[in-house]
Amino acid sequence: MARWQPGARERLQSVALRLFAERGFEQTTVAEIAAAAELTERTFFRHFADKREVLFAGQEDFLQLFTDPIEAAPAGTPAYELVRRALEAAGEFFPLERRTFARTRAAIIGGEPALQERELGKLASLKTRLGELMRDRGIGEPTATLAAEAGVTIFHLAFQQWIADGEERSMGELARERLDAMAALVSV
Amino acid sequence: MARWQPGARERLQSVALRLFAERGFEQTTVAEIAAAAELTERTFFRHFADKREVLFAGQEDFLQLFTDPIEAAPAGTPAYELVRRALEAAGEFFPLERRTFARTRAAIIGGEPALQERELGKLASLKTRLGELMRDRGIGEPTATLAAEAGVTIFHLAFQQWIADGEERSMGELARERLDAMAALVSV
DNA sequence: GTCTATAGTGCGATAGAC
DNA sequence: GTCTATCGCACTATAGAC
Repeated sequence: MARWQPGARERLQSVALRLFAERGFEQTTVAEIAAAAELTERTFFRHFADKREVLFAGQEDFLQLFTDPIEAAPAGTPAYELVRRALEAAGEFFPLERRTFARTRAAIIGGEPALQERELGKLASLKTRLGELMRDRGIGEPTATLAAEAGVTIFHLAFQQWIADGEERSMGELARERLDAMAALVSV
Repeated sequence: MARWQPGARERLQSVALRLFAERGFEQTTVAEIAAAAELTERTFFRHFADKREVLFAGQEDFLQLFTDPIEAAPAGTPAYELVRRALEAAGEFFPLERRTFARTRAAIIGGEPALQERELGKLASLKTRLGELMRDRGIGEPTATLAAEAGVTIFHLAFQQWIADGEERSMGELARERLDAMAALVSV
């Protein structure tokens, strides 16, 4: 018999989400999360660099969502078209079933400035990675960085609307709407 | 004779900047900053909500830099033109003399993920405020939010280039370059 | 102004899997 | 034997409560 149960990381994450939703992020201690997952505080910090990270870890596939369609595009594809393709692909990764979970998680994050900061930090690394990818494809500066910033921003705004109260449209539809609004904004 | 020296807040800020530059942010304790400013730890936290905030407090005039030109614009001015005017005004607030200070501060922030997160948070509140201002002027969604996001992003990218090693162009010039790049990006 | 809870770190011990 | 996941304990600094 194993000395410890497998899936410690996932257990910590789901327990943390539940406790944060019930009592709030600040009102939940790491010790409580660890105890509820039948682990110790020390083990929590082995898996997550800090308390906030338990809500954000494990989103590596999320990154690929953007990079895959960009890498698959033919050489010479203009920056804006790369952004459009990445958003199109990202839109398909947010089916309606995920919306309830996403709303729970967003409610926790939205109520805590420290968690909002972390979310912005994650989006910033995504922007950095996409900018590098653009430059690797021969797109110059400042266009590469700007395209990456614009793409992630449009995704984020679409996502926030997607989880807004009463919103029923799909992620893809909302992303397209914001992409069009961006084009309209600068074409005065 | 005064029981305490005036300018406690400013003293804490300049002492903190110096110590952070010398030893690094994490390697400097709040107790050390307070002692060097001849104050107590408690006084530090009376002025700043947390350790990071000492590097960011006192930027209220920075907000007005963007809002003033937008409020001064005639009714019916399109969103993109409002952004252009705000950037134009912001450009004038960064004279060459500030560049050395800005570089020191940026070096501290750039070496510490926690400080980068706080900076992104500050920029996010600026985006929120500008979005409200746009909506107050009758600009609808998602254009208002998008314009605010684009404007602050362009400002931030221009600022980062302004403090880059060897860069000698003015803030206004760099902002215009990025604004043009944004227009070029979507006009495919 | 003082006290204390909690986050987060460093290092070592332990117990299995291989 | 090596490697890895967990635990135990001592410790510091932040930040908030009193």
